[in-house]
Amino acid sequence: MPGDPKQKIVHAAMELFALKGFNSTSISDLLSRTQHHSGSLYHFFPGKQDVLIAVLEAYREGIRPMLLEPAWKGIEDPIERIFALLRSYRGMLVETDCTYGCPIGSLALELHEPDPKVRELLAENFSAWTSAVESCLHEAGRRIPPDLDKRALAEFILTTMEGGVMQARTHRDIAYFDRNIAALRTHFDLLETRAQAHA
Amino acid sequence: MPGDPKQKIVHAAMELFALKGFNSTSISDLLSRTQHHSGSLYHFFPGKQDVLIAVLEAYREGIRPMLLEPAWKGIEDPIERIFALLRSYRGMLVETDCTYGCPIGSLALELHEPDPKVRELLAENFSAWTSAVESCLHEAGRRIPPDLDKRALAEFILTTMEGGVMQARTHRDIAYFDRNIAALRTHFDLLETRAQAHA
DNA sequence: GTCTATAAAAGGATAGAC
DNA sequence: GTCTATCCTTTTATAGAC
Repeated sequence: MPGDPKQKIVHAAMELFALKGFNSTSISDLLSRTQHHSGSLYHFFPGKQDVLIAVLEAYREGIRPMLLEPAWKGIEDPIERIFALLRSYRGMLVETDCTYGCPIGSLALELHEPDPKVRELLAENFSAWTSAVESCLHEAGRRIPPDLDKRALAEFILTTMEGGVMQARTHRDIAYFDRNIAALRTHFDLLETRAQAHA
Repeated sequence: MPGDPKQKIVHAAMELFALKGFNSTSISDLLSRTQHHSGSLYHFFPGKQDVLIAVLEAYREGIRPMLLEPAWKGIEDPIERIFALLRSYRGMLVETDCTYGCPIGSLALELHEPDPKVRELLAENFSAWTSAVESCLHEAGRRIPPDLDKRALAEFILTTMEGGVMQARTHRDIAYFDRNIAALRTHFDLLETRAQAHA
C-alpha cells in the first residue's frame, strides 16, 4: 500500500535512522517528514523502540528484493556477484558524499545496550547477508579451496564492507573503501591460486 | 595529576562514551560519576561537544603508551605485534561480554553529522593506528611482497578489527571476532607464500 | 574553582475530541 | 484513525553566591 501510514512511517524511519542515527532522530522528525501527528504514530507503535523493530524487520525482509536482486542484475558469476554487492555499498557512499553507509552497521555500533529483540534483529540482518554471500562462495566451487570455511569467509567479506564504509565515512574519502575492496580482491586471487595449486 | 578535575571528567567521559555512546551519556552521568557539579564541568568545557573533543585527543595521545606498548610488551616480531594488537581488542571484548569494542569505531558510526573538528579527530585516531601497523609491515621486510601497498594493507587490518568487533558485539559471541582474525592470518600466510615464490 | 538553584528547550508519550 | 493540546521527564546550559 503506497498510502499506508504505518509503512510511510517505517519508510521515513529507515531514511532518518540511516541519516542521523536512532537517538538523533526524534519522534517529531518522523512526524514532520510523514505529515502525520503523534496520535497517528502511537496508534501503530507503542513507542519509538517499536518503530526501530519495524525498521530492522523491513531491512531483513528487503535484503533479497531491495539489495541483492538489484545488485546482481545481469551478473551470473558467483564471485563477481559478491563484488557487485560491495559495489552497491560504494554507490550509496558516493551518492551521499561518504556520509551514508550501511544502516545496519551504524545502528549496531550506535546502540550499545539494545533491547534483546533489537539486538536479535541486528544479528539476523548480518546473518542473512552473510548467508547470501556464503551461497555465492559455495557456487564458486573449485575456485576456492574446498577445505576453506565458507561461512567464515562470508563473515570476513561483511567485515571488509563494514570496515571500508567506516573508514570512508570517517575520512570522507571513497578511496578508503576502494582500497579495502582491492585488498579483498587480492585475497580472492591468492585463494584461487592456492585452489588451483591443490587441484 | 591524579586529582585534576578536568582529567577526571575526561577519563569518565572516555569510559561512558565507550559504554553507552555519546548521545546516551548525559552531563548528569558525567557529574555523578566524577562527583563534580555542573559549574565545575562548564568551567573547563564550553559544552558537551568539547568534552568529546578532549576525549578524542586523549585517545589519540594514548595510542602508543596505553594501547601499543602494553600490547607489544615482550613481542619483537613485527607481524606478531600486529596480531598482538588485535588480541588486545579481543581482551576488551571478552572482559565486557562482547559489549565494549573499539571506542573510536563506535563513535565514528554513531556520529553521523559530526562537527568538523570531531570528524577530523576520529580520522586522526584511525590514521595513527594505521600508521603504527604500517610500520610493522615495513619492518616485516621480505615476508610481505615488496610491491604490495603497505598502507592499504594496514587499513585492511583496521577494517578486520573493526568488522570483527562489530560482529562479535552484535552476536554477543567472540567467535565472530576470532574467525575474522583467522581469515586475516590466512591472508598473511598467502602473502608470505607469494613473497617467497617471487624471491 | 566549586556549589546550589534554575532557566530554557527538546523529547517521548498520553488524553480525549472528532 | 487522525487531530490538538498538553503532561512529564530529561537534558543542556547558565546565573550567581561562596
